[in-house]
Amino acid sequence: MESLQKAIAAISPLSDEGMSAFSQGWKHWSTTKDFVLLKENTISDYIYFIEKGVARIYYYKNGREITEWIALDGQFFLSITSFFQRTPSYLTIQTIEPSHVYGIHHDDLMKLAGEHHEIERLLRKMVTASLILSQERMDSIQFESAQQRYEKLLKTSPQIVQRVPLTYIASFLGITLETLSRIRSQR
Amino acid sequence: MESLQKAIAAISPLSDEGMSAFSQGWKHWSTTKDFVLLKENTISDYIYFIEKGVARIYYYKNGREITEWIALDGQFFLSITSFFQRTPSYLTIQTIEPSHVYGIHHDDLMKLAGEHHEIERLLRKMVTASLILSQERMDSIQFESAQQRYEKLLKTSPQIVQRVPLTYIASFLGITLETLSRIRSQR
DNA sequence: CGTGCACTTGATTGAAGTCAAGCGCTGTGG
DNA sequence: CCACAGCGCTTGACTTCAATCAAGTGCACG
Repeated sequence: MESLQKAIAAISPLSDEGMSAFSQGWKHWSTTKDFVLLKENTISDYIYFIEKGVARIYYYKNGREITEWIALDGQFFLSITSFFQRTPSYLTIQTIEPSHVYGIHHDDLMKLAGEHHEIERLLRKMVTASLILSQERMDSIQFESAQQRYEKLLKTSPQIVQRVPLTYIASFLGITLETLSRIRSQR
Repeated sequence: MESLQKAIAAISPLSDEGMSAFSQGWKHWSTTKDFVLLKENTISDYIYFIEKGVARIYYYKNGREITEWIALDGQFFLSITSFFQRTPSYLTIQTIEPSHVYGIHHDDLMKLAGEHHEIERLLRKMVTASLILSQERMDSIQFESAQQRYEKLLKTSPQIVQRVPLTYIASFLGITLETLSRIRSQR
């Protein structure tokens, strides 16, 4: 809970009152390896925060599993489209290590955002940060080589490379397992 | 002004009071062809709305011009990173037709968002919509062929194809002019 | 009327995907 | 306790899509 509050405060500081109201909205799960938080084809009701552990978000495209996101200790994650548009998600979310996860329900969050201007602002800042990240990632996919993307990952999130199987990392980088393997071997 | 108000209301309805406060924040420009709204290396102070005309957002990458976005009548556009992070923009924004453009200054918008909860909510919804779009675009760049991307553009924004030079369209689609030309010829 | 811009066409290259086979570890059942 | 099934990863041969480089065409307008 404390790490969650810290992560929130880092995005947009809340008053004591706002923080306490907000904190009460979150549920907690202790998950096993390969525990499914969100099943494909269901509406994603939660924004999650991973206190400790690893989660991955993936979907199927042409019969293949695509890992869209990997979240480690201290990160927020969700199925953006499903959560905000309230449509069934094509994504699955699972923890790939035993993990501690918090989640806030869509309706609770929207209620809080409606009642507290500062929570609305927090939410806006969270979405803005996501948007900036999304733009950077698009740029990376469009203009960087597989090699460069892997090296950037090594630099920015070495933990992912240590804790996550290569298959997942490859599709997270937008390349095949074979290509990743070749990149790793040549040096 | 009316089209701007309509576009705003479509995202998130505002009270009369909120709408009137908000409306006052916007400036108006009548631009010529190739008029520069935002210069590279300056901080982007405005969110723009194009009432009539065409704007394009571009930057240089390895000595080449990359068109990142094309906005037509009735759309909002901005340099996301620069506007929200208050850092110099690597982007240039220009109207490529004589256009009518509205813009709201960052500081005015933030002030309004701080004073009016409903404007904060509107802003959050705008950013959310952008985020969803950004995700869709990333998916398209990663998994669709040049052919498919062009056909999708033809279907979703036939106006762009009619009003914008192919050079810009090509880099907007993430392909070269030559590839686009070949796609168009074979059929 | 010719200079340049917008676009086309051709030849070649290259990065990464696909398909296929193989290796080595681990854990489970006979 | 060994054997082998399967997972996670590597390696090889081949293909493909689109990029690059290089000319060329046609039209617009100054």
